Amino acid sequence: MHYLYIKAMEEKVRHLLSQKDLKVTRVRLLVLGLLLQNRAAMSHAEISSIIGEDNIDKVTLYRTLNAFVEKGLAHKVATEDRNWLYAVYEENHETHTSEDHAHFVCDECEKIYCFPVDQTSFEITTQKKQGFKIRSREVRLHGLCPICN
Amino acid sequence: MHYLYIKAMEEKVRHLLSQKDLKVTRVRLLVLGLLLQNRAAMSHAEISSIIGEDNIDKVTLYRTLNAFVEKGLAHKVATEDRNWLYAVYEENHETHTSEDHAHFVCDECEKIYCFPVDQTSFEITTQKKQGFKIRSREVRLHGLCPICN
DNA sequence: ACAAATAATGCAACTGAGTTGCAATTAGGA
DNA sequence: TCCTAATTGCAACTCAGTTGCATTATTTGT
Ligand SMILES: [Mn+2]
Ligand SMILES: [Mn+2]
Ligand SMILES: [Zn+2]
Ligand SMILES: [Zn+2]
Repeated sequence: MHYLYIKAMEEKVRHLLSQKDLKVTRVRLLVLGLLLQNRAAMSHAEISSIIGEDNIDKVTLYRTLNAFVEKGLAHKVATEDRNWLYAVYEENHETHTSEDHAHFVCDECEKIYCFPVDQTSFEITTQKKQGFKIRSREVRLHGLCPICN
Repeated sequence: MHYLYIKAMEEKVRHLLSQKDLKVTRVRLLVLGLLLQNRAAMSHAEISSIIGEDNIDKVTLYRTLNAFVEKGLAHKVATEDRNWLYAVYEENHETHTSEDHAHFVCDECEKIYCFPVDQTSFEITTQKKQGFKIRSREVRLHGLCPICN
């Protein structure tokens, strides 16, 4: 399993959890560690199969992921085929911590990556339309990820 | 019910259906007529409740909507809460016929509207990132719709 | 206008991701 | 170490969406 890896970053994960008032548990260490080491966002099914269905109850995993989202440790992205993918907010990833990011969807492997985006330059591209008041923008980029490219 | 309205645009709907090799049936006339008169995209539940659950079987409605999508008469948008909304491709709506459009999500009523977008000016805002090859962009705008504004 | 061929419909049964309730276990502070 | 509240795991449940199939409606050719 991933105990070796998790051992190495365990301190960091422990810190992230306590920082958000989440008790440090076996399940949370496993899941957050896994999310941190994965660059692409992950689904419940994916996480479940990697960690092993015998090692985490499915309900606990749902609740764990929700807890991460509620505490602002992670966020979830709804895919086109209505799956949920989870990604941690983490500065090491070339991702983000803020809301100002786009999602990159690989046409080949269908993985989703978080992506920073220049919000201000984006604003000018979408002008107001009659009656509609635009408050914020959300971008989804499609193409090929580094692995499939 | 909507028979009055549908009677008026019935010819148009019939034409759209046959054009796409779809047989003209009571259910399809009702559903396509309703989609055409609604500016915002609609969910299965919404359509079902407007037309009346006694008037259309839920399975038939699922199959009807799928048929519209497969034949290119309509497209579906997955919402953030993982519902599917359906909207016809229709030039009367200030919407679109092509793929070059954004979706506007009202923060207040949560309705989704199709929206044309200037694709070329958008391209310059998102520059390539190391390894990622961007092929297309998808925009989601959040704000207030004309009704809620 | 009629009949045959083919597609659409409606119903019942099923599927499976996600939820709820609750009792047993565990983390963390006193 | 002990206490309390949070977390976990299991079983039961929910409900949107699917599947199979017998019935019905549409289209096309005569
Ligand atoms: Mn993201
Ligand atoms: Mn649209
Ligand atoms: Zn890829
Ligand atoms: Zn609105």
